[in-house]
Amino acid sequence: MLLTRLAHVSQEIAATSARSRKITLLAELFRDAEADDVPIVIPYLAGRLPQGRLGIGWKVLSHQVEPAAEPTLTVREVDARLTALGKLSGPGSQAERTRLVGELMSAATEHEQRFLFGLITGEVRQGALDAVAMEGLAQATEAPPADVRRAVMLAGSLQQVAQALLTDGPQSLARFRLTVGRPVLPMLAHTASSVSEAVDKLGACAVEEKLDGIRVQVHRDGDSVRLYTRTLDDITDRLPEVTAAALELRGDRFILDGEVISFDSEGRPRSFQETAGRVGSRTDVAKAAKEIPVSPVFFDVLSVDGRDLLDLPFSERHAELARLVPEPMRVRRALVSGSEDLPRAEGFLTETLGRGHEGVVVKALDAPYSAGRRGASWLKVKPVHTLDLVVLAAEWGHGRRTGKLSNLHLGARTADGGFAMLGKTFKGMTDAMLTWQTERLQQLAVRSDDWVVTVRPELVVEIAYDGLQRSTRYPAGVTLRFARVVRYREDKRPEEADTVETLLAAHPEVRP
DNA sequence: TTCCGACAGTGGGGTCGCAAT
DNA sequence: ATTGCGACCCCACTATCGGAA
Repeated sequence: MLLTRLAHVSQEIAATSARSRKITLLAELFRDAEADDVPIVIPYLAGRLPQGRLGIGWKVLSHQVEPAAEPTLTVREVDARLTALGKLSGPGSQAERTRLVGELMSAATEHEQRFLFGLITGEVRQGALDAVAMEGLAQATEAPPADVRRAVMLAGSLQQVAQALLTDGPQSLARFRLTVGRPVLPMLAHTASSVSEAVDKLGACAVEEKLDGIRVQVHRDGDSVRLYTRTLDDITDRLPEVTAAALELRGDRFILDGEVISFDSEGRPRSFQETAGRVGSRTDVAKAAKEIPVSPVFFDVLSVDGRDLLDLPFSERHAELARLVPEPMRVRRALVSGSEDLPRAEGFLTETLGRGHEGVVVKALDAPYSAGRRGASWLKVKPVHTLDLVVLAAEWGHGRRTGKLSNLHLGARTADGGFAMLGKTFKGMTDAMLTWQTERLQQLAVRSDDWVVTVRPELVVEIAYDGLQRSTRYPAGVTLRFARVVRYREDKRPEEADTVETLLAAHPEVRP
């Protein structure tokens, strides 16, 4: 199949807002794909490369190349070139990569270049990714969408399921069963603003501590243990102590879901930055493990001794978990019968925060494990802080925010009467706010280029955030975690904004 | 008819590893 | 030795579509 066909379909998908129409367009294309094209066409139209990331980003792609006049590239040829390019390493590889990208781009028409650019940077912006492609695949093969979805979650990959479906038909879906050693997309949580809101929604529930570490899925089959992240990357080699812990459990075959986190000598959780740095270390694992040892803490079990537990209610899965995993390696929890039991839930949150953890996750006791979904039966609750900060500058947005000032630079007052930038945010604004701030900030502009508009520091904005973290980038030595706009405070003057001093005082555990 | 679940989009900061400088 | 880039951890929030209630 020619690449130009994909580029055109992608453009057509982007041009329609109706999801049903996007699905139909995808289905038509998938039906026409030859067997050998399937493993390429499906991920491409889901906005991803089959080989994952290539080590090519916006920088390399921004070198403009004269486009070809006629579309001649086939998807298989593109795939072969990208595969070769992704394998490069060592001295000179960056230059060679850039050269090969240029060669590929010069064989592509302007239209194809745009499609390839989006594909390689992971920003196709066609309003359809995995979930919509999955629906298109179901329509193309006349398989029940729910069955396709389940197979994809269990395979951890749309591509494998697509290949099976298009070659062997809907009955091939039965092949995709929960298997020890093959990672499953993990269940995710929604956010609730308070414990009472969460308990009201869920009724009988477990309130569990939320640890600020790295999600891990542990597979053990006899002596073999594999560890996977939330996106199913294999991190077994980086965490030998987690493997050792899994081998000590009194079970032979299982899949566990939990969090990896580092505790200090007093048993307090280390900061997310420290845990994440440790989990990210690959070059000298032994040294890293000695300096910052991590522990797994589990909260769910998906499989035991060949039994698939996904569809069991959480209460029964937890009973299995308790049989397999001793207490200190399990997340702390409180059982709550419902709204009348709220004080217990709130007390548990207070205790958990006191132990230095992030918050809690409230889980319905009767819910199955919804792999790959942000199920409404898990609700996380974290304390939210707010500050009144001053807008120092704003950056022009992209995509649907083109032409709008979007990303705000936020400053807190300093002792000398100036402002120290604490970070940026683009979150929390409605379209109306974007329109308003674009107008207002341009009135306050003192300097402006293609990227950023610097303004007089006069506009006060209320910012919600999850906490402070250390920063080498910003002048105060700290930055806000997950900052988002709550509202503009036109009733406040910049002299009334919060100071760096009060911010640091509010978070004594974080030192610049 | 209204409500709500699921998706996609829009990017944030930090850290590590690797290649280039 | 330092710098820049890309990958991958963590993530909040809004708009929109379309099925559920």
